[in-house]
Amino acid sequence: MKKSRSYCPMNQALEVFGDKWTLLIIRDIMFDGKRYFREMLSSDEKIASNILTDRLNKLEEFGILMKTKDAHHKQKNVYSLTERGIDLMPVMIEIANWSTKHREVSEKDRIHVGELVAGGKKLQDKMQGELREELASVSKK
Amino acid sequence: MKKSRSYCPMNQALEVFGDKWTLLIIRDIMFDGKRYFREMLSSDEKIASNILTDRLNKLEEFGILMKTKDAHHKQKNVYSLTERGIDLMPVMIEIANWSTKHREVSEKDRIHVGELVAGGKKLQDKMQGELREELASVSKK
DNA sequence: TTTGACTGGTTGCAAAAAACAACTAGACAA
DNA sequence: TTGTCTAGTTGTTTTTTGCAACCAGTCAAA
Repeated sequence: MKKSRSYCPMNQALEVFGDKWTLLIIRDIMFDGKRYFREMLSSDEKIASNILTDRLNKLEEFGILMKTKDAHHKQKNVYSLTERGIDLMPVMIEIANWSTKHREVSEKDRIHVGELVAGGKKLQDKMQGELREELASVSKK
Repeated sequence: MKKSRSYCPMNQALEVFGDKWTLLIIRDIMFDGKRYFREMLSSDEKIASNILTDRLNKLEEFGILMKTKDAHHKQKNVYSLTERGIDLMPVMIEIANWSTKHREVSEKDRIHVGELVAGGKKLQDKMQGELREELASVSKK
């Protein structure tokens, strides 16, 4: 593993997701229910397949997601968030909330984020719970 | 201004701070009291001066910080967070909190983040209030 | 009034990362 | 066995980053 620039928490986080794509991939899995390579490839931002491959591998190395084989289609991989990834939800929501206040976002997303924030800790716990259940079900192969 | 890849809140945020340096600069101003170019240049992560120049300019364009002349030293610029930048504090704290749980961080920073999280909304409001006061004092030139 | 350190940068070049398009081998369903 | 879908790979171009040297204006002290 490469040596860190510093052991400041902010820098440690940026070494994981300090780029233009990583958090979009996590968003796809966390909020948009995407689980397969091709699904993520076809998001609005049009990530290139080599970049997607690279980031999925790095996220797996960092322990943020795990890759398992699909039960029904041998070639298909299922990407699931680990506990470490699920724990990024508060970060994701705060970022989204800031953007709806200070950046230009689509009306659909503004509403979506509004509901998420309005739902508070209770809704967040529920969503994290669902992701944890999913994680448990892929973990026990 | 360049056209956005998408109007998803996450993407809109990443177009502002989706890189390895921007949030470190904001950290320096928000939590470490740095206000001058040379101070930021000498942070632990050793940012290059051309990158720092570039990011400070972009952050000013995005309305996240403002540049004013120092009252006592004509050549010195004072960089202050605007409301939009101060509003990033919850994002910064959530990221730092995640890092202390899941990444290797220095003991000093672990304690610092612990206090910040323990202080809750009350402490955060106080810190944001102080930054707002500072903003007001540089705004009325 | 000259010296030397400090100010916010700029410039030029090399290296790394990202973007883009074309391509591939294995799996599956009809 | 044909065509489509799967997760990628490969090669090339473009963009971004990293690094070191440099610069002119400012200021304080001698």
